[in-house]
Amino acid sequence: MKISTRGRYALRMMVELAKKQGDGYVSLTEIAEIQNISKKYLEQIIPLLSHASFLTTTRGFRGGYRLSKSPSEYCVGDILRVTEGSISPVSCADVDNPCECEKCGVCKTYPLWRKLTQIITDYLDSVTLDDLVKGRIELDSVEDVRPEERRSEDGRQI
Amino acid sequence: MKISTRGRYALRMMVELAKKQGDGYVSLTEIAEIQNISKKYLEQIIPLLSHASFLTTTRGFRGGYRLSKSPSEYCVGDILRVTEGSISPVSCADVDNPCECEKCGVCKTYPLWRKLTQIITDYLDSVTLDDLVKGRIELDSVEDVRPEERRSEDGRQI
DNA sequence: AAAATACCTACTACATTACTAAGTATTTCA
DNA sequence: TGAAATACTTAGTAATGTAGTAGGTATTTT
Repeated sequence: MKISTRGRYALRMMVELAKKQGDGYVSLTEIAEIQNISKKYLEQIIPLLSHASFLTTTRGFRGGYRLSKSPSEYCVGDILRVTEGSISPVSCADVDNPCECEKCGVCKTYPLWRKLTQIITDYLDSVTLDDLVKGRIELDSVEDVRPEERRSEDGRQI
Repeated sequence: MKISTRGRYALRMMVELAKKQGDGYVSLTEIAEIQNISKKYLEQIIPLLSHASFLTTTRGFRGGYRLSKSPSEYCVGDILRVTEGSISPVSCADVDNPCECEKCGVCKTYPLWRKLTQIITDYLDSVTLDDLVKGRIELDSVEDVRPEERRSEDGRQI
């Protein structure tokens, strides 16, 4: 259950462009160097973002890319949907491609996958590029405590 | 970003065993038939659950598997960790394997992945096998509304 | 005209996935 | 006691996906 480099690199490119918002066009060479990613590989990924109208481009000398909108108008979910194809960790629970399995009605795990998809989607759609650039992601401080440890505190061993 | 059949089939086996909890040992043949999954493939997956001490087994005629504990004592997160290896959608954000990338401190996307991992982990660790069998997963009714539509309601187009 | 850029298509090595095949070890039951 | 049914183990394999690389064309500025 991993997000591929396609989606992760795309997001890093978008963040880079968000940082340089207002500085005119930024070339792929520049993005690749700053982010330390193969330019050739980024050349394959960036059309996914351009074709989704996320970027405005100019070709030729001094050409490059810039965001079509302001960073606060892009949510992470949209960027990942365009590059990863789907955000749902289980295809039958994808909102866009309704379940083709005829056993959804009796499947005991289907509601779990559906709910999980919902939670992931809600979160990724709530975060914008601007949030990332401004560092507005608040982490819980006790995130490292796993349920086993929490449970053993009240004496019950699993 | 997909959970593989390994994790999904493992969960379905565990659900099946939870349903039949108290009926003695259940054979793989039976599980494979009910769940309509290749028995040969399940033979590969089930040792992951046995070796984690999730199951008690007996060999030979009339042998099979049963849960070692009561269904309410297994959380989905544990089952997926054992079969999928890690729950985090981005390896650098895995709680168990701390980030080996030296740029975590300046990476603008790291907090996002960390928070996403946290949200997924918290949810999957909060659901037990018993919840699944009893159908205790409550879905939001408006889950199909995507942010684009929500936004366009107040007149702003993206 | 040269250089720098975006844009496009094809190829490739590697890893993973989702199995299948072919056995061995153990236990029950007729 | 032997046959059948089971768990358990190891190896193989076809298809797919991942993460790139290679080599070009089209466009624009200096």
